[in-house]
Amino acid sequence: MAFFIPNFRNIRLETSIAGDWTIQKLGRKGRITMSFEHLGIEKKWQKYWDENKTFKTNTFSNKEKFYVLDMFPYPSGQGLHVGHPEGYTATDILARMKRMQGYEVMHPIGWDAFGLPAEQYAIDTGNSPKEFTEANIQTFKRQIKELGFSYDWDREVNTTDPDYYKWTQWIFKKLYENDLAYMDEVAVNWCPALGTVLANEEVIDGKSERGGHPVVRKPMKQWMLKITAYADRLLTDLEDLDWPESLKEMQRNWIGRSEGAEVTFSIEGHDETFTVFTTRPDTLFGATYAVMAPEHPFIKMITTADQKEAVENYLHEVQTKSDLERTDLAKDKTGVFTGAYAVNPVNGEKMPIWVADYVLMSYGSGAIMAVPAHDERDYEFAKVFELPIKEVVAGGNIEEEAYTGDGSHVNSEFLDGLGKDEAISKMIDWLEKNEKGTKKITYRLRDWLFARQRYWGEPIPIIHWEDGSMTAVPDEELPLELPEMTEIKPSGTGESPLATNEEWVNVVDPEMGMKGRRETNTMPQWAGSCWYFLRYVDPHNKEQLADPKALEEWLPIDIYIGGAEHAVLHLLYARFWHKFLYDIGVVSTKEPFQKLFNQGMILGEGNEKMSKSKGNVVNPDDIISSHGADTLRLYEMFMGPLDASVAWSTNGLDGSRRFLDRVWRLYINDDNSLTDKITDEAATELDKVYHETVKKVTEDFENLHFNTGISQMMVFVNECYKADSIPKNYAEGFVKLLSPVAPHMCEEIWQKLGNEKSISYAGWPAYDESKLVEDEVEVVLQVMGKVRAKLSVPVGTAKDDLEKLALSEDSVQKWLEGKTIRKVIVVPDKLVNVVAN
RNA sequence: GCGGGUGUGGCGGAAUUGGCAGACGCGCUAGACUUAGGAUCUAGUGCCUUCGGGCGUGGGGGUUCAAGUCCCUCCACCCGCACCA
Repeated sequence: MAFFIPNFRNIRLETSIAGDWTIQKLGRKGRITMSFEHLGIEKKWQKYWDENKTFKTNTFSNKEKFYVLDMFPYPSGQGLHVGHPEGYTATDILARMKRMQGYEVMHPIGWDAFGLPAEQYAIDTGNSPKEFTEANIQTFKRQIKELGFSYDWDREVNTTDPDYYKWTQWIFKKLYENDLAYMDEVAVNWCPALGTVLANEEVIDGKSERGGHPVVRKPMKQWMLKITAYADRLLTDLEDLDWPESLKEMQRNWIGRSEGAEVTFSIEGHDETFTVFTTRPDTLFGATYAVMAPEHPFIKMITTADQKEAVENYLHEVQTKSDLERTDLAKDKTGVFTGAYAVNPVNGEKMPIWVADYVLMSYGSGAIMAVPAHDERDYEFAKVFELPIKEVVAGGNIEEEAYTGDGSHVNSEFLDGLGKDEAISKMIDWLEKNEKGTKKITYRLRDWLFARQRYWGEPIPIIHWEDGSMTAVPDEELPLELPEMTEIKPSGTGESPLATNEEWVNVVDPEMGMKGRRETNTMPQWAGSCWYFLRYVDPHNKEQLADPKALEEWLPIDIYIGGAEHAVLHLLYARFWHKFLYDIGVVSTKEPFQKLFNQGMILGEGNEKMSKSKGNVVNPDDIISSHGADTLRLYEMFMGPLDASVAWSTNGLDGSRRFLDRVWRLYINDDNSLTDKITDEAATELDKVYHETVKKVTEDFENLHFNTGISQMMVFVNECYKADSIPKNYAEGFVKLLSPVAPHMCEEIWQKLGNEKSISYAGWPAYDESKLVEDEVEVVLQVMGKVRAKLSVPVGTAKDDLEKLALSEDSVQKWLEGKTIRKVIVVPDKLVNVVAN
């Protein structure tokens, strides 16, 4: 055979025609040795697992349950990138190990398939988003299967399947019935180019996240979910979760609980009062002015005639600024006096009311009492506009800067002399007694805007009647299916394309004959991903979302692995829905994800994020054909700790392949027979390293320390090469340990070792603690903390004996010449340190 | 600015309770086998060195018989939030 095969480097390849052709046809520039022919082996076992449904989960078995979950993938048109297999391999290793340890493992996958890209594609090309999505799913599915993940494919779910979104709609109805879904007129991010409203998180730097189109503010009637009703529980229940601390902190900040007081101020010459929220009610005597947000409804009413022009100019100026500009350019404080005065409830002093955009309408009540002496923002503002600064807490220098620390109160009548905490509670008592205010907890978290003006999403099951009332679609009419539409274009009015589908949108009540119109908004993409992990447990249930008995068996999820990009939104929304479902008795746990882990990112070779524009994207398909899925899995786990972001390295990938080749050659000869190194003898030279390896790999995998577990397996293989023979039970034990990482190759070796059944349910190896200790141990001899000699002694040598042995050692004596021994520290089985001078 | 995190060879990274820094892999050097090698095998590989040894975990200081690990301080980088009253 005379092909030119790039990087061809094993003469024996030429004799294997089948191998040549595969490699030749794929044209990969991989480094293939004939010893381990991955293409054939991987296909063979993927077919075997599929045909035998090897990884089918028995919902109600007697085994202990283990639920391993991957984050719900969005099947994009680009297919898988090398970042996907990192998290998926980690969960797959756990799933495979747990199965071998005798657990009943739930390890499912599915598709979060609604979303803007499919709709954009449909608009751009006139094709159906459904077909496009279906094709993308097929690509993802093929790629995932080629990586050898042990999913139970009978549990595959798809958010765009009416049998699935029937229950998404059902949950929405329940939220609606429990007053947690409501309609409100809110200023939303209207993107004219996309013809849709975007959530805050979809707007980046004033442009749409997808497409980078400009975004403007526009008031619109929207569906909202009252997540704020759960703010406190979402916060406190974080405590018991085994999640990364940084992530919990992000959620805490997002929820942003702050404790303080609401204080009511009257306005001079008006009957109306306004309230402010403050975390420092103790500084009320130091409040010298008040500020309202530009959107505050009272501004028009209270502005005096001579300030009218100035205020209107200011409001206009602010309106034309985007949110970004308002916050970003906020280095310099701006604002205008309204001409009106508030009355400080505690001392009756007049406080000018200003308008300024450093106060946000969306937080608290949209108005503040300004205490410039003890708040940095107020201080800065007061300096700019020369407003009075009155010290009420001693300890700082208010000539220089605001003092926000603790201290003794001054100029504060009944608070004088008190510290911060005492003063706060005393002031709250006073406010409550005099009906001027009350204790109050405020959250930064806002209600969830739960509507998108799009076609490709779950229809919201609500009908608006001509009499102005609205009702939910009856349960027996669910799912309310998304109608097939030949043309999907934004209506242009801000409504979704569904508004143009007369047949679908118009309804008549069969009994009363009243006319109505269906809700044309659809749900945001987050909806389907809020509960998918529940459906996996009972995916074909026609009567309910899932059998409560099955949910009880499997929840909470034992381990959930995915990227940190979902740290806040997805995880908070899913927790919210889960708590709601708990309240209405659907699920029996308060939290869905007991343990969560964020995998790091895989960067391009230049240590930059992989992106098409940089041309540094690595395609898993290429690696699977050149090096094999097992190599890719092994490499991604060996690169570094799972949570680190590490750059891709082709050399490192080659190294992983080399290790698998070394393992293969340890067991299998070129003629495919077993090597004669594997014997039935009970050799002892590998005892210690074998048992160490079993122990370390088991513990490391359990703790997601795959890189160190793999390195221990490399140590074992190196020792095996040095040994004369390998006892068969060690040889088998090692293949089992490696099988979660490199399942195809290990199945093949397992079979060649004479086993008929799949390795997937072979018992996980156990280790013998007694084999880990040796009779002799090396003790380090130090003089003044520096290692000068080493000594081999029997384990458990007494302290005194060890000290004598150490001091009689020549190499130690040499360092003690002319010195007096002050102290000898002996740590048995570890070291002796002689202190001398 | 605030909150969280990370700094260890040429590179990715290992190091129980403070107890031999650099496991394992990559890369590199030399050798062996070879028509050939980006295969395989063997040996070596933190830095400096007058070959005695000295110095080394971002910088400086401290605690200790002993510090990558504990404390103080400074610096750099990454992530999140960004006027949240």
